[in-house]
Amino acid sequence: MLDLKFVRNNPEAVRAALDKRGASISLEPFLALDERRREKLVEAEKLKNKRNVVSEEIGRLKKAGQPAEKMVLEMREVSAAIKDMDDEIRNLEHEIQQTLLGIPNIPDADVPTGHDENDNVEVRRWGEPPQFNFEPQAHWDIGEALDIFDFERGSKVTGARFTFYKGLGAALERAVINFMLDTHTREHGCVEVLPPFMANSVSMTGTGQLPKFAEDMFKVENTDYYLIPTAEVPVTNMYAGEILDGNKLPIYHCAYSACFRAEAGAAGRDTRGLIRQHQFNKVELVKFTNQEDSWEELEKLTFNAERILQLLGLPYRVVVLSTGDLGFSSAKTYDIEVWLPSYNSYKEISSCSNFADFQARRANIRYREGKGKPRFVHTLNGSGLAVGRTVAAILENFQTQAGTVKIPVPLQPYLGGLTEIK
RNA sequence: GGAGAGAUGGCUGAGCUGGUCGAAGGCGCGCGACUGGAAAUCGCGUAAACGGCUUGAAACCGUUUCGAGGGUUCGAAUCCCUCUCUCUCCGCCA
Repeated sequence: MLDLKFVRNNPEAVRAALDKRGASISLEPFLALDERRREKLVEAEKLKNKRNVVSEEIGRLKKAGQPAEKMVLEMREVSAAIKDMDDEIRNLEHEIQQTLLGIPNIPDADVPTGHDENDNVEVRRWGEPPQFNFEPQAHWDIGEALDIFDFERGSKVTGARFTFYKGLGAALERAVINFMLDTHTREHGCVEVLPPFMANSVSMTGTGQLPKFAEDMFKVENTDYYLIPTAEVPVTNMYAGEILDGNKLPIYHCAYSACFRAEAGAAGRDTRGLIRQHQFNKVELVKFTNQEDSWEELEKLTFNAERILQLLGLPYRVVVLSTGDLGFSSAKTYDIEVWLPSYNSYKEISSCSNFADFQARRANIRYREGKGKPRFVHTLNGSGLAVGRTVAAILENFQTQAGTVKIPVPLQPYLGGLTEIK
């Protein structure tokens, strides 16, 4: 959420930012509402002041045993008028709030302007895509041949985009999760969190999934709970409403969770394999920083995620998202894309974003330095990494002509020393 | 699921026979005094949001906030209703 005062005082800057994103939201009605609200507020506050002063006087008179009936009658009317005004103000505030919640974050100045993902800009590459002297298989074919995935039974038991991992497939997924968590806790100073896999609507609003993106989530019937689309939601909202000690920043968390996404609008895309599931595993990195350090921390966060791919020996590239591809809440995002032979291209495996104070304002997460006033923290997060896609990348990049898969050395201890799935 | 207790400022904890209560006391924190320095002690000060004024900020003025929402009243931390959460006991359960 943007700062109301900022929007009020810099409507041109906000409009320009929204234009860059290709999000056409008219600010006129919003500004008019804001104007009206402040007028009403001044009016109501004057009346309240009168009520307070006179009520005090009534108390004094009654104590002294003097009549105050006339004042009481007058105040009765004043109170009724206040009530009406408060109702009106409340309605205006609700409208303003709803509008504000629907406005996306302002992209950072060095985010490239563009329409969509085709305008994203590559910033670096690591590793070389493998050269095969045979026809490489897609991970769904490798996995089924090795009997480590069962897509059909997943569909039978639940539906499309649900999968059973089986045998060494399940063990590999578990090994990758543990390897990622251990790397982030031991090498990157993250405190591990295992969060709830459901979160309420307030939390979903805090991180920006609601109110605009309800259709992307699964809601639990007869409750206010949603299945989390990412651990970002519970972990960021951990500190909602709190004032953190500035000395404790930055806070680094990593968290494993299952993630649930309705994938509305993705029908027909990535229908095979592990790439796009309604339920998938992810290790998430979440940071809380002060307002000065968040840009540097975004770079570090991205390196933390890349580190996993480097240790596993998976080739990847990093792109900075253009304004047209940038997520709603983000000020700047790097996508890390891993090489997938079956796609013959790089495929997103991590998305690292600085939200600046956008989420913090929604979730009311602040910090205080010394005796200073509370300020909103900056929040960042990134996948570190999507586990299913990592497993897919391992299968495809490290497959052999015989249909087996070599296990990257750092994962072997997590699989009891296993070097190859055959 | 049944019965009960509770939710107050950064923390703890009074107030809860309605009217100088934004709220005592303590702790913590900040500044100062004392000291060679420190501890202890003493003094002073310590919430936030919104709005007005202002080029901006500060100061100042006003409003709101004692879990959330609603009600009674001229006036609510205090009375009533609903909800949420926490704790205790019982039952059930991985």
